[in-house]
Amino acid sequence: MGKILCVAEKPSIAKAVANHLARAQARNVNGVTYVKNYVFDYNFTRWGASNVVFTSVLGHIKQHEFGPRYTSWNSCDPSELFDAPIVNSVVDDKKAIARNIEEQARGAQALFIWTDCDREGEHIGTEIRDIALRVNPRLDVKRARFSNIERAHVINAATNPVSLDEKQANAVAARIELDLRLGAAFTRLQTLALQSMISQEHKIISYGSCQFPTLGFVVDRYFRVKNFVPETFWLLKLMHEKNNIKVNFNWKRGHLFDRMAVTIIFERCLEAKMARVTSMQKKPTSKWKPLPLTTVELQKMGSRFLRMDSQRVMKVAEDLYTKGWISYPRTETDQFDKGMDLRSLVEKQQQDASWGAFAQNLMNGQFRQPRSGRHNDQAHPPIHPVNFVVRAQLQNDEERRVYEFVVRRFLACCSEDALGESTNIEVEYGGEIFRARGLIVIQRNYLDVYPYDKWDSSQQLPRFDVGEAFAPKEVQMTDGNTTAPGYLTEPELISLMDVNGIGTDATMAEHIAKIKEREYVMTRPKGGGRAGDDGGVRSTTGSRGGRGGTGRGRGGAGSGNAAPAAGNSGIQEFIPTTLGVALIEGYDNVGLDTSLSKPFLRKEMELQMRAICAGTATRSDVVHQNLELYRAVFMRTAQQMNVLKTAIRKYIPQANG
DNA sequence: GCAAGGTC
Repeated sequence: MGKILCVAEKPSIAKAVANHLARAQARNVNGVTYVKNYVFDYNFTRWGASNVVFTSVLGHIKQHEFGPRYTSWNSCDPSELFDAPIVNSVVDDKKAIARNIEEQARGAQALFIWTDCDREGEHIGTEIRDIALRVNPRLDVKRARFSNIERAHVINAATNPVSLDEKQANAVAARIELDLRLGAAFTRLQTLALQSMISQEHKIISYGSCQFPTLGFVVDRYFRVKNFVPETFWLLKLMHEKNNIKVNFNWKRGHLFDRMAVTIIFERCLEAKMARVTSMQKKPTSKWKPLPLTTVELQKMGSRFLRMDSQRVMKVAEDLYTKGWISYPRTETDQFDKGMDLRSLVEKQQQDASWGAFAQNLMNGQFRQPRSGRHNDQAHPPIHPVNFVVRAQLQNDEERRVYEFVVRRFLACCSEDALGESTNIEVEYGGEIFRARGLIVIQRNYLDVYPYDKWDSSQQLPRFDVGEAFAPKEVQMTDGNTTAPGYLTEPELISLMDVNGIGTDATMAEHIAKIKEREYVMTRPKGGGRAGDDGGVRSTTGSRGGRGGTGRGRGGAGSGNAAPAAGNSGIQEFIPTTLGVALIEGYDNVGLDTSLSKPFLRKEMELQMRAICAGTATRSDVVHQNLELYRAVFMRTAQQMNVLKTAIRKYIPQANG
């Protein structure tokens, strides 16, 4: 029998797949803690009956560094890093893993790669292939195409091997090279030129294609808060009492910024005296159950409801995953595969003291197939509980909170939308339309297991009939002011990063932590302070019209960003430090077409990576084109370093130099 | 002493 070497991206996949294919024996690998070799026999369609060794790596194996002549910061001008040779080598603590692959590849007939089916997975696949081919050039190299680790799906993937997608791997290679060259060049440039101004210690002033846009979002919001100018608006309110129930009607126009116009309308209403019901509609309504859980959503909910920042939530989720309680926590997928046996997962939760009864109801006929979102990373299912664990068995309260959230979210996905009845009443009064809305929740359904959503009945509205006329009990003209938006919160920051393609689900939390570590931003509990004691930034001017926003543009009052609650929510808000503001403003003032603080560059990069995958661009096209673009930005920045220094002096008056 | 991306 021939020997087939299978290699997955991580130990959990190797274990799961091996056990689906056969009763595999686990063998330890010398010098590696997590990686195991699973040994078994299997009859492949392509290779026939074979001895199989199923092992894995741990993500990327290779690292990319500048050659030794360039590693010292004073060895060269940072601009040379645009062309300096890059050396690839096996990461030190992955040497034993590489050795294992070499040993197993020597006697093998084929290499069957089982890395995740995403771009990075494709690139990791080529790393594995290169290591294996060096010791055994005659290997038949194939990869498995799979999007979850359900048995039937895995067996199908084993039966239909495909080729590695060189294009996807090339797209990643381009990203790696550009991130390294640009990150290192700009970081050295900034640090060497500005470090002595802000600190005596050797602090790094780093640039990264994800760090800077992340900082840019924080600074952008900061200036919107600072430059906010409240505007006064006027509106009409109508109140009527019927059957001893007070009904408040809202003006269909919302509010206007023109006092005279509102006054005229108001007088017209008063003259009309009588209001007339033009429409009274009762209709069934529903509140949709949540979508299956993705990483980004987990991180947002963590900040909002679990009192943990995104990095903490991910750490806890990873622990729960390694212990076997929840599925893989890094996923973009918000749809469950049709073939997945969700009922058996619900069944396991029946024994819980808090949500067990709800799970039982689902088992007794209330189960509904989850909604499907529009994302699928083709590698992992949505985050869900895989096993039941009693609370006492979990390490600490954080683990309990995250596990509970994952379970409740999952059970909510498997139940029915909440149902209610909405009532809309419209009245015409002096030519204007006023509306009252009521809601009665009829069946809470998923809400019973998912307290993170709120949907409550309003007061019962009295009965009105179309055509009915009444003299309103009260009509008022009032005014109000638009309110400033709040500082950026973590869930908002994560959303911005997500929609702008800054970082991946697995790395967004790291970028946020990084800009804190670099002291570009700081956090504090939301509502913890008023303007004036807002931490880092001491002085600002109103000169940033482009970034500023006024209430009118954003929809004015009631824009949802009203003053924060009393600071007991546990939500953190992000405020840039003087250094963070100075860097962003400094770069903006350098007068580049392509500001480094804006997310466009990263977006552009994503598009170019897709072009490589689609075959409409090549790796070297993309690398060279970007290097030329950024080389110009770099040269201009170096020339205009005084502009950056001026910005630093402006915000950090005590700066040296 | 630099980046971002995997994963433990």
